[in-house]
Amino acid sequence: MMETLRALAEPNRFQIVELLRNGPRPVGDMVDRLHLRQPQVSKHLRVLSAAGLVDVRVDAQRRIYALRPAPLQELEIWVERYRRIWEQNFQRLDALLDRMKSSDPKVAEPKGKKKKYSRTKR
Amino acid sequence: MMETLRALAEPNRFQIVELLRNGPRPVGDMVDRLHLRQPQVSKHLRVLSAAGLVDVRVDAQRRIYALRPAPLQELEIWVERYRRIWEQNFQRLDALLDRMKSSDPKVAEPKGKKKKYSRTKR
DNA sequence: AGATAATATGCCTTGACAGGAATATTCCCG
DNA sequence: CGGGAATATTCCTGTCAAGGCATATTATCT
Repeated sequence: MMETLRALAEPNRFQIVELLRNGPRPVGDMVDRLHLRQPQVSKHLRVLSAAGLVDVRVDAQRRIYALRPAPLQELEIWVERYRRIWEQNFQRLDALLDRMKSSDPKVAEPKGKKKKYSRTKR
Repeated sequence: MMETLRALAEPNRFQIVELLRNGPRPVGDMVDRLHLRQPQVSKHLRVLSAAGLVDVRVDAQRRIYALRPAPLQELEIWVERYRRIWEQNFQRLDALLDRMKSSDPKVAEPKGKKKKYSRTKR
């Protein structure tokens, strides 16, 4: 998961992934389309491969790279866990939790509009 | 999008986001839970804020940080565009595209199992 | 006002990483 | 076998970003 994000966070690598969304491609094809030098593309593909994002198939001197769905599936599953954040707005729950995690013995909010601090050590 | 990925790719920032999934929190709370020094947490929050991933609410001396759904929604939309990759396995389509984008005039596969190169310049 | 809590900022150092260029490797073909 | 195509690897260099530490800032309370 972290490795997936690290790999995708690089703009050129991101572009490579976007390219591969349309199907497998040899290295030279990506070089031409992305205006990158061949060694850099190979290096980026190395990183993507290490992250499990792509797969290689040898075809004569060419290497055909293809997307591997697994990491993207994981990413989707991860981001879906955040859906409730925007589906149910939890502003009420927010204030509740705020009071619950406060170490202040006075749990009920006094009439003063400000709360106490919670941290003790620094 | 790129900025979102860059922000999430850092492990500590990722952890902060994970924490904030349970609701807004002040800085000190994250410092305690994540075993990070306060300045680094503030700096990471600065990056997350610049990426639009978090929002600040001032509460006395404390700053309460909360997740902003928008970037994560975008991320979900992006990753969903990859779903067809694993929903319909396009191995057949693959080979077809391979032949289509080949600059080789002979589109039909000869009996030899290997294709020609496509790149001409380097 | 002074003390202190909570957080932000600035400066410095170090490590990781991307790009450039040259070279190595592997494979096909005549 | 020699040549050339396609790709990988190596070495070098510069840049950027994260951590550490000290300090600044802001707000609160007595």
